[in-house]
This record gives sequence, C-alpha cells and structure tokens, in this order.
Amino acid sequence: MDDKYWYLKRCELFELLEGTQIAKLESQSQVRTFDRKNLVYLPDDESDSVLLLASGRVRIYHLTPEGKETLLAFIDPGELFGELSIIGQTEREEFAETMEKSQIVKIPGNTIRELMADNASVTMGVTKLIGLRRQRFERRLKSLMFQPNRDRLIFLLLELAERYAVPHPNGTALRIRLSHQEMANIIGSTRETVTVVLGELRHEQLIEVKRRQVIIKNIDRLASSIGAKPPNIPARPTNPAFRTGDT
Amino acid sequence: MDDKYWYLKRCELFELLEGTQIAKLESQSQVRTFDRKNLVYLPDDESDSVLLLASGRVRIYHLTPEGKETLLAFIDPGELFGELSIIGQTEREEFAETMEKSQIVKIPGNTIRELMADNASVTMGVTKLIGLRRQRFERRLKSLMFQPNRDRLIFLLLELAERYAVPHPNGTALRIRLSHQEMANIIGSTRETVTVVLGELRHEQLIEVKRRQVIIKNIDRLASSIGAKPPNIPARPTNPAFRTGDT
DNA sequence: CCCCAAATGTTAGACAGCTCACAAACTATC
DNA sequence: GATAGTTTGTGAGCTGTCTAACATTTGGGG
Repeated sequence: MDDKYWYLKRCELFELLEGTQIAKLESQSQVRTFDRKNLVYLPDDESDSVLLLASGRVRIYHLTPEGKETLLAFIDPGELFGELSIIGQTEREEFAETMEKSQIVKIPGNTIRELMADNASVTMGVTKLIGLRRQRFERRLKSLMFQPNRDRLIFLLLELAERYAVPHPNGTALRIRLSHQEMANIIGSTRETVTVVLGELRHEQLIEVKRRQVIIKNIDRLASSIGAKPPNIPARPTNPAFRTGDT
Repeated sequence: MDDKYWYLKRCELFELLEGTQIAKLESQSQVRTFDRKNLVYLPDDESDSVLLLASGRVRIYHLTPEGKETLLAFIDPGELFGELSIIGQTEREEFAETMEKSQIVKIPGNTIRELMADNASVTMGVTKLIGLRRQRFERRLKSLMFQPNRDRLIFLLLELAERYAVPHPNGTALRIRLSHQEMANIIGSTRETVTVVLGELRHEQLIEVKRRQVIIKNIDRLASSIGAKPPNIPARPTNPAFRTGDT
C-alpha cells in the first residue's frame, strides 16, 4: 500500500480498480527504466504484453527499407502502448523508442486479459483507447491523401494543438517541442519543405516559430484555411498530473 | 424463432448470444433495404447507432472539398460499420454508400452498449473489430508515406488478396471487382497512373488484368518486390455463407 | 566562454506523378 | 444489334516536392 504503484493508480484506465486487483496487476508487472533514445521494442519482437508509460516520453515509428522514418505516435505518461497485442497481434509492427529517460511498466498479456474479463470498465477503456487512436489514424490518412504539403502541416499543427495546447500571450503554444525533421516524418514530407512552409505561415502571421517550438497566433484562421473546425483547446492542459518538465 | 433475424445469427459477433438477447436485439433494431448507390449516412450526421450489413456491399469514403474521393473501406455482408459511435463518436465523419442493393440493420447505440455490458464476448468482439480495422489503417498509412505509386498499388493488391482471394487456374483471382479509378482512390493516386502501373505489372508477368478484374499470377514475387511477407490466403474464400453473387 | 552538434535557412536542378485531352474498347440496356 | 455510358489506353506538358549541397544560427556540455 505504499506508493510503489502510483503509476498504476494514476493511469485513467485503472483508477476504478479495487485494491486487490491493483495489487495483482502490480505483482505481475515489471517496471523498467530506460535511458533516452533506447528501444522498448522493435518490429518482429514477440508481443504478448502491453506497456504503460509511467514517466518520460516514447515515440512509435516505422522505418522504410531505405531508412525513411514515419512517426506514428507519441506516448505521454499515463498512456498505454503496444496495446494491439490485446486483440491478438503476436508481433510488434513498429519501433518504440524513448525520447527521454522513461519508466515503463510491462503488463503481461494474460494479466491484462484477465483484468478485462473481470472488469468491464477496463475493457471499455481499452476499446476506447484503441478506437481513439484508430480515429486519429483515419483522420491522418484523409489529410495525407491528395492534400499538398502545406495543408498536411497545418493539419498537424491543429492536431498537436488539440493535445498539447498551452496558453501563451501571443496565442497558443505547444507543450511538445518538435524539430522540422520530426514534423516531416509525421506528414510524409522532407525537412527542407517543412522549413519553407513554416516560413510561409510565419510571414502570413499565422504562427510564430522559435527553435523547436511553434506558437499558433490565430488558430481559427489556421483551421479555416484548410476547411477544418478549430480544435477543442482545453482551458487547462491535458494530464497536468503527469507534466514532464518541459515548460 | 423464424428466420427473420438470420442476419443477426449469422453475424460472427452475435453468434454466441442466447435467444432472449437476440430477440431483444432484433426487436430494438430496424432493417432497411437500400438500392444501389444510396447513402446510408454522411458526414455530420448524428451517430448514435451501429450498422450491420445483412446483404449487399457498402463503401466508406471521404471527399475533399475539391471532390477528390478517398476510399476508406469496403463492408461485406455480416460486417458491422459505423462502429466508432460505440466509443463516443457523436457525428459520422465519412460517407457510407451502398455499391449494390443492400439490406442494412440499424442497431441503436443503447442496445449495443447494453449488450456489451451484459456480454463480455460481444465487447471483446467489438474491440477486436475496431482494433483490426485500426491495424489496417496503420498499415495503409505506412504504405502511403514515402512509397512511390507502384509500391502502393502492389500493397493494395496484396491487401485485397488477403481478403478476397479465390483460386484461379493462372494464380489468384480477386472476388472483388474494382475500376482503376477506385484503386486510385484507395492509394491516393490518379486513374491514369493506376492504368499505367497495372500495365507495367502485366508486362512483368506479375498479374493479369481484365476489365475490373485482376488476377495475381505470382503472389510471392509480388510481395517480395515490396519487401513484404506474402499474405495468408485462406484455402476457401472468407465468409462463404455470405457470398454476394460475384463470381 | 568556447566549441561542437543539432537545428534551421536557402537555392538550383531533377523527376514522379498530375492535369488535360482525346481515342478506343467494352457492356448493359432498350 | 444499335446506342449510350462506363472503363481503359496513351501521350504531351506542367508543377509540387524531393534531392543535394551549402551557409548560418543556436544551445548545451566541458
């Protein structure tokens, strides 16, 4: 009953569990600390476990044979990843790598499956998680198809705003710092093109750009320029209990 | 107890249900028949229901403001669609249109949610469904990013083979007939480019092309040419109980 | 405070794939 | 079996984006 499993209690998915179930979950899981830029898993790894990020940040990505990188997702503290093993994926299909020093809890497949069988709220939580991420991929696919680079980049900025927005005197700042290369790897473009397009958007007074930082000056105009609804910006940044120290 | 709800019993998701639950499901759902090329729903429609295709075929697609179409999925008999409403999506985000005359069962959101609460196997089934489709989108995204048109088309053919393969004297035929335009709308290309690339693949003896029909002559060579594992081809076509009449 | 590595900025040239325009082949229908 | 609609074939430009090759700026660690 000490705070050994604070990371389980804080995870939204498990917060409704009884003590005994948490204890079981805790006893069957293992925590590991990874340094920055370490691989948690890679394609073709056997996958009969789910991972929970306790602290740090993880990126999920894919590499083409020629070494081009597609950034599929960022994982923030309190979030599950590698969750498709639950529905029977026996091999991982992408790379998971820490972006900073991270603590990661490995939950065996059986444990999570038993937990789901016992507890409908956990099952529903997992379903929602998978569905939410599916929705994200679906939207990204739409944005990728037939849209020019500029529109894809704007779409990305809006998506990031939805998740990482934080108030800023000049508009909306993003609580995540990405290089142009990383943005390119999300929208399927190149570093140079992202640099140029960000420069255009800056000249059009839509954003401000600092090193590894974007401030959206006019989010409504940005959204309407690609015919999208402006995203919901929560007044208070998401997941404040799990702030990662980037201000 | 007549065969009024044969379509429910035949749906994998509901096959384990007891009679009373099926009866409830049946009484709260409504069946509707749609002619070919009719819209089942469209973006911004309110979405508190799930749909089950009893017969026919449905395509799910997205339109850009300029009218370019992205084909997101095909729905075959016995399959659920519009299922993201279960996890709280309140508005549809794409078009669902019948490709042929179809019978569609509309299951209210509450009904399916109650069913899931009562019956863990249904919940798990829904989770798997959502997860499987997510996996598909994820893979498609990877294939879209950085790959040339040729590789994207090959990827599509392999994906179609996995789902619609049927034995053929010269190799593997596809139980679904698509125009070049439709393929283009799946891989984010143009009709003309698809025509040309299919022509190339034909000259390379990898496929045979008839009008709206592709026969894969050498599926292993096709797969290895994009560095993919050859897909699992079930000996017997999937879902034989629900054959749609296309031979 | 200095140095190195990372990130950003900029441009010319190349090219895959798109647009546009038209012709030919097939097929459903009356 | 004539006719209209759909599908496929082909090619000549055009263009957005990538490639490649630099210069410059920035921030963090010794």
